[in-house]
Amino acid sequence: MSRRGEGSRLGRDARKQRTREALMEAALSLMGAGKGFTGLSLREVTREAGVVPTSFYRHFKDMDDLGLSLVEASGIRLRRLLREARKQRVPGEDIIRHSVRIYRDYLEQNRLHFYFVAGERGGGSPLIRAAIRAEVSHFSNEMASDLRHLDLFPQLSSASLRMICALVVTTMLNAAVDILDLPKNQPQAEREMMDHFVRQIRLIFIGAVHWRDAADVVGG
Amino acid sequence: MSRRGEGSRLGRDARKQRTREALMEAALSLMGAGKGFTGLSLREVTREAGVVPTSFYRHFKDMDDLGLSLVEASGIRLRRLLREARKQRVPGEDIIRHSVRIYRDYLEQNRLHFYFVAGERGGGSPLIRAAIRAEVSHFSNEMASDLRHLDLFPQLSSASLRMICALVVTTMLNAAVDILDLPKNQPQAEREMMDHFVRQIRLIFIGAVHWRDAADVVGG
DNA sequence: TCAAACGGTGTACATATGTTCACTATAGTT
DNA sequence: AACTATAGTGAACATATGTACACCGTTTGA
Repeated sequence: MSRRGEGSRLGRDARKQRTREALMEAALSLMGAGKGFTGLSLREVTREAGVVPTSFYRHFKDMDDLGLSLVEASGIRLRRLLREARKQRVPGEDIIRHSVRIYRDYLEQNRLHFYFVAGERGGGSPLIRAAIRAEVSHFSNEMASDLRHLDLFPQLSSASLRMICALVVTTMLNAAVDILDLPKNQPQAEREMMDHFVRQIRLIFIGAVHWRDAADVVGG
Repeated sequence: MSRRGEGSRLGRDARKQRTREALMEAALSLMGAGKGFTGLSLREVTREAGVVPTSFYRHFKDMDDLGLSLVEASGIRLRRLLREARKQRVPGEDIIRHSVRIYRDYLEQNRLHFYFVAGERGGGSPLIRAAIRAEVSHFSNEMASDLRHLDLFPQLSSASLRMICALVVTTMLNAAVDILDLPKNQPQAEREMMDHFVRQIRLIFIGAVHWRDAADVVGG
C-alpha cells in the first residue's frame, strides 16, 4: 500500500533527495565563499548542510563523487540555457546583445553552478576537470548545431563552426567569472563589463563571417 | 668584513632565498599534481619542500602570502614571454603560427606557473584571483601596446585593441590548460590541439581586421 | 675574536579531519 | 499489527593541521 504516512509530508525517497541536494548546495555555497573544491572538507560540507558528518556516506562515496554529481547538475543547467536561448524569439535588431542579456540573467539565476564550472574548469582535481571539459564540449557542439540550423553562416564547414563555438563558449565562461565577481549595485561597472563582453562576441562573429576554410595569413 | 665563511658556498641571504623558492616550487608542484591552491596545507608544502613546518613562517606570513608571491613570480614569467616574442624576428610567412609555437615552447618551460595562473584565475581565493586578474590585465595591455607599435591594425582605436588583446589572452590561457593536460608523446593529438588554437587566434585577428569601431549587428 | 642576528629544528597542544560502528526512529511492506 | 529496510545520529578513533615556544649553529659585522 502506498498510503503516505501522516507524520511526514514527503516520502522517504523524496526526503533523501532533499538532503542530497542540501549537500550539493552546501558545497557550491562554500565554493562561492572563496574556496576551491579541493579545499572543501567533508565535515565542512555536512556542517553547512545541517547534517551530521556520517550522513554524508548515505549519499556519496567521497568528495570526488560529490564533485562529479555537481558537474552533472551543472551540465543540465548549461543545456537548459541553450534551450532558453533557442526559445526566445529574435528581436531582429541586435541578436548578440540580446543573447548576452539572456546569458546575464541566466548567470544571475544560477550563480553558484557557473562559479563551480568556471572555477574548476581550470584548476583542481583532474577527474572533475575532465568531466567538466566533456560537459563544456558537449554544450559547445550543441551550440554549433543550433547555429547550423539557423543557417547564419552557410559558408562555414561544421568543423569550423565547432571551432568558433568553442571560442564563444570559453569567452562566455571567462566572462562569467568577471560578471559574477562584480560588486552589487554598481550599474556603471556592470554596463561596461557587458559592453566589453558584447564587443568580444561580436568580434568573433565578424571573424566568422569573413572566415574561409583555407584562410591564409592575416598580414599576407 | 664580507669574507665568506668557508662552511657554506652561499651567503645567508642567498640560502634564505633558496628555501623560499623551494617552498614556492613545492606549492606549484603539489598543484600540478591535482590540487587547488586552497586545498594545500601549510604542512604539506613544507613537507614537499623538505623543511620543517615552523620554518614556513620565516618566509611567509601565511598561505595567502605564499599565493600572492606566486602570482608575482608568474607575472614576471608572463612579461618575459612578451619580451621573448618581441625579440624573435617575424619569418614573414605565418606570424600567428610562429607566435603560437613560441608560446607552446614557453608553456613547456614554465608548466607549473601557467598551471597556477590558469587554474587559480577562475576559482579559489578571491584575494589571489584579484591579484591574478591584475597581472593578466597588465599583460594584456602590454600586448596591445606592442601591437600598436607594430602598426598592423592602424584603423583600430586603443580601446578596441585592448578589447581584442584581452580576448587573445583569455584564449591563450584557456588553451594553456588544454595543452598542458595533453598526454605526453601523442604528437597527433598535440598537432590537432595546436591547429585548433591557431585557428581560433586567426579568427580573432580576421575579426580585428574587419572591425569598425561603430560596428553594427553582424546580421543586419 | 666576539656578540648579535637569524634561518632552521623539535616539542607541544588545541583543534579539525575522514571513517568506523552501534544506535534510533520511522516510512514502506506484508 | 508486526517486520524490515534505511536515513540520520552520536560517540569514538587515529591522524593531520596551524601555530607557539624555546632552542641550536652558523653567518655576519664590528
